[in-house]
Amino acid sequence: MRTALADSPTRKRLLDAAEKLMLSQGFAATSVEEICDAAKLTKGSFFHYFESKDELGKAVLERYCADRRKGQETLLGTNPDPLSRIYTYLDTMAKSATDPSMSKGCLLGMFSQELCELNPEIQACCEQGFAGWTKRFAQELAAAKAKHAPRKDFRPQELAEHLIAVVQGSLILGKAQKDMRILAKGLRHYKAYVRSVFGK
Amino acid sequence: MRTALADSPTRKRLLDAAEKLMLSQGFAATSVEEICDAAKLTKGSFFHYFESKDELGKAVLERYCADRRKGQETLLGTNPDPLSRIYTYLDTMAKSATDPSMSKGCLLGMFSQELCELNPEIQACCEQGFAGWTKRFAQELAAAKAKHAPRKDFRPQELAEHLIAVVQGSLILGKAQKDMRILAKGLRHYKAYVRSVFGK
DNA sequence: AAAGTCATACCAAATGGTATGTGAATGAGA
DNA sequence: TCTCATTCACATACCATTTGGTATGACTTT
Repeated sequence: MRTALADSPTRKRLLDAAEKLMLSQGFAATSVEEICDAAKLTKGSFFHYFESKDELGKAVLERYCADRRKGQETLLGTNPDPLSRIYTYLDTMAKSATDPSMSKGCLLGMFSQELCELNPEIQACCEQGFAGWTKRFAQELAAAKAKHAPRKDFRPQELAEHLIAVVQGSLILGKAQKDMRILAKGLRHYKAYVRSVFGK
Repeated sequence: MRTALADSPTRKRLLDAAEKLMLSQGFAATSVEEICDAAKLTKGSFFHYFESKDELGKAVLERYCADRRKGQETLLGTNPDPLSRIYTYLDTMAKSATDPSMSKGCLLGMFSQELCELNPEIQACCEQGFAGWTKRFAQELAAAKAKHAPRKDFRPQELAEHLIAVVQGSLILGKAQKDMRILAKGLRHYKAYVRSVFGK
C-alpha cells in the first residue's frame, strides 16, 4: 500500500518542502501546515502520504543521506590517484560552499542536534548517515596512505571523521555569522592538515 | 523592576532546568511546562521571572556564553608561554570531553542551528558568543605567533575559528554516535595541525 | 508594639491559539 | 463503477500566556 505512494511526485513535493524548511528552522519548529503551504497541498494530503510528522522526518533524512552519498561519488571525481581525488574533493566542496545547495546547512547535523536524544530511530539514521560518509572518505584516505607513504602515521577512519566535524562545525559557525565562506576556510585548513600528514 | 529578579535562586533554578533540557532537545522541543516540572515550579512562577519563552531563551544563552568565557580563562591556565597555554588548553578540553559538563553538547551550537534564521536577536547573540570565544583564542595564537616564528604563516583569527568548528562539529558527531570521545580525537587532530604550523 | 498597607514570590486554573491528526465528501482516471 | 488522490471541516491535544488569586515579610502608621 505504502510502496505505491513511495515515488509519487506529490510525495516528492512534500519531501522537498519539508527538507528546505527543516534545513533552516529544524524539525520541531517546522509545522506540517507550513510544509503543506509550501508544497501547495492540504494537510489531508500530507497524512495520505505520511502517517505522522515523525515518519516524514525519517523519510526526509533518509532521502537526504542517499542524495548526499550520490553527490559524494560525483564530487570525488575520477582521478586515478587517490590523494589527488581527496584534494579535488576538498577543493570542489570548498568552491560550492557559498552556493545554495550547501549554504543552508546540513540536515544530518540539524537532526543530530535536535532529535538524537529524543528519537532513537532518527539517532540510528544519523549515525548511519555519518558512518556512510566517513567510511567512503576513509577508504580514499586509506588508498592514499597505501600509495604515498605519508610523513606521519594516521588512522583513515579518524581523519575522515575529522573532516565531517570540520564541515558540520563550519556550517554552524556560518549560520551564526550569516556567512558560509567559513566553510571554505575550514576545508582549506583541513586540506593543509592532510597535506602536513602526507608531506605533499 | 526586572533587575531585582535577575539573581534570584528561583530564577537560577529555571535557567538551570531550561539549559539542561534545551542542551539535549533544543529550544523548540522544550516546553515551558517541562522546564517548570524539572525546576519543581509552576508556570505562574515561570512568567513571573520571564515575560516569554523567547526571553528565557535569550537569558539562558547569555548566561551560557558568560559561563563559557569564564571557563575559558581558567582553561587557558597561567603558563607564561602562549604556545604552551594553547597546548594545555586543548589537552584539558580533550580530557574533559566525556565528563557531563561538556558531553551534552554546546548550547551555542544548538541555538545557532535552530534559531539563527528564525530569531535575529538570538542570531546576534550566537554570533557574538562565538566571536568572543574565537577572539580570545586568536589572541593566544597571535601571541604564540609573535614569540615563536611559525614554520608556516597563518591568520590567528581564522585558526581560532577553525578550532570552534572542530569542537562544534565533533559535538554533533558525538551526539549522533552517542559517544563524546570523538571530541577528544578532534582536539588531538587540531593540536597536531597547530603543531604542524608552528613546527613544534 | 500592634494594626494596617504593600510589594513580592509563588501557585492553580482558565484562555486562546496553534499543532497534529481524522474522516467524510469530492473528483478524476481506469 | 472502483480506486485512489485530494480537499475540507473538524476533533483533540498541547502549549504559551493570562488571570486572579494566597502567603510572606518588610515597612508604615498609630
